[in-house]
Amino acid sequence: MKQQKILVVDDEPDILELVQYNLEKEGFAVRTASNGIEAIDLASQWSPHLILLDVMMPEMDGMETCIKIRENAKLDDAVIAFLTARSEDYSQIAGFDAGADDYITKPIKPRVLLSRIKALLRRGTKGAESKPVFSGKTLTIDRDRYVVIRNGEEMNLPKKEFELLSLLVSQPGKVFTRSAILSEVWGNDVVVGDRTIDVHIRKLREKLGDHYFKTVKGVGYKFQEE
Amino acid sequence: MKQQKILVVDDEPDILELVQYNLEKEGFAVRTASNGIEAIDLASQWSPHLILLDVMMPEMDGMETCIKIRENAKLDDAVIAFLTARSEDYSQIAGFDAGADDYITKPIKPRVLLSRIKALLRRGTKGAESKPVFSGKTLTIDRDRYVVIRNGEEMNLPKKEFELLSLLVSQPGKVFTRSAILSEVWGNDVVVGDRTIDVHIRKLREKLGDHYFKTVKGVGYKFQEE
DNA sequence: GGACATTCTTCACAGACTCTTAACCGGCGC
DNA sequence: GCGCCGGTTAAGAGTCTGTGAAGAATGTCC
Repeated sequence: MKQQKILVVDDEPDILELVQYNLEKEGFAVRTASNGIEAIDLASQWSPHLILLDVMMPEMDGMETCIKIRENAKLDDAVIAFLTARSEDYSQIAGFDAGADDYITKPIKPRVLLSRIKALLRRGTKGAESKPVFSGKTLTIDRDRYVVIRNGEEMNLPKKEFELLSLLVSQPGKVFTRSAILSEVWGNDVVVGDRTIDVHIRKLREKLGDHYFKTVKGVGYKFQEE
Repeated sequence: MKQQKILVVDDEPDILELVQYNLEKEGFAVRTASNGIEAIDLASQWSPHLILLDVMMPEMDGMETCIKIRENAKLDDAVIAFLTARSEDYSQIAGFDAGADDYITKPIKPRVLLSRIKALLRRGTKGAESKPVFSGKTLTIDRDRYVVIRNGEEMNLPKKEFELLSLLVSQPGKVFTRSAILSEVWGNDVVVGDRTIDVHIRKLREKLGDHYFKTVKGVGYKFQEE
């Protein structure tokens, strides 16, 4: 499965380190920012699944940052959770108003943090379940059931092949560069050799038919029906 | 933004009303039909963006209706989603086969319905809308799909030729100096001989027609239509 | 826990295509 | 005629992808 990306924003390095350590140990991809401006920047580039946002920060506080992030349509799917010092009740309300999905109180207990985060991400992906299916004339991808249907016939593909196919089919005709494919299917932090993509493409060609996949030399691959 | 049109087809008035109410509340234009024949009629006149189709209907069932709708070229862009009672798995497969883009299980939960519908419509327009495209009277460059379309006919070009053409077409009539071309297409660090550009221009002239490219001696090249 | 099956990645090499080069040609203005 | 400039051509260099096989990683079943 693709690694979940979490952006942690706080002005105290100690907290960043603590949180980062605990999350990475659990297999999340973690990046950090120490103020709101950095956060917005990084968020819009990196598209994290979840953003942990300290409320109290210099420069631009969490609330404001949150609103700015919510204005970015690209980050619509991101889950935002506030980190607040205990008992600042008012901020919770304002936080939800600003578009946050949860608040987590300091001091941070790793166990609690993790379970909250996992719950949030589960909820987040459930909401995004809204795109279970890509469909073309002869090929249909059912992400819910994780099967590919070609001419009414179901077939199962290994994970990587499925994800790769899924990506290409999501925008038929569009050329995906190798680096785009890598970051979407493998994630930004995984490093794999150049030929790896080719090999998976070959498998797909073998199983589904050569004609679906067009190579654009020096650029990437695209899916085309017929 | 232009209002999105949704056609809802079901034989139960209750459902029609429920769905219509919820969709209109969100700003969609909604029409309803209570059987397949009405649906096809209305669809071909009204050209909705999305069609919600109950699978189980008297007269003509959803599957059949879907196929008929898909036969209508005018409705090619319409997104079709089935409404199915839970657990009719087989119908999902048949549904995709018939040309459906998604299925939504009953009982209908307004929140879920809305998010699914929005996702579907986003997808529907995304495919058509994303146009990093330069276009002239007879020539169109589609950077996304990495193809050149001349008089409706698609053609593939090698990378350098494509990039060069792309640059010239981006500002028709403007003369690009050789050094400008080099730095845009080749990048500043690459050093290539003088004749290289000529050769690529020549290839383009060969493939697309001499008249598109005008040489301005001592200065550079420009693209001109006819 | 071990044996087996599947999936994923790497590697080396071949082949195809693309890009660049260099040599030569022709037009034009002086 | 001479120099400057771009056009043309073909050949060689270079780049990129396809492929088969093998090894690593992961998962599955007793």
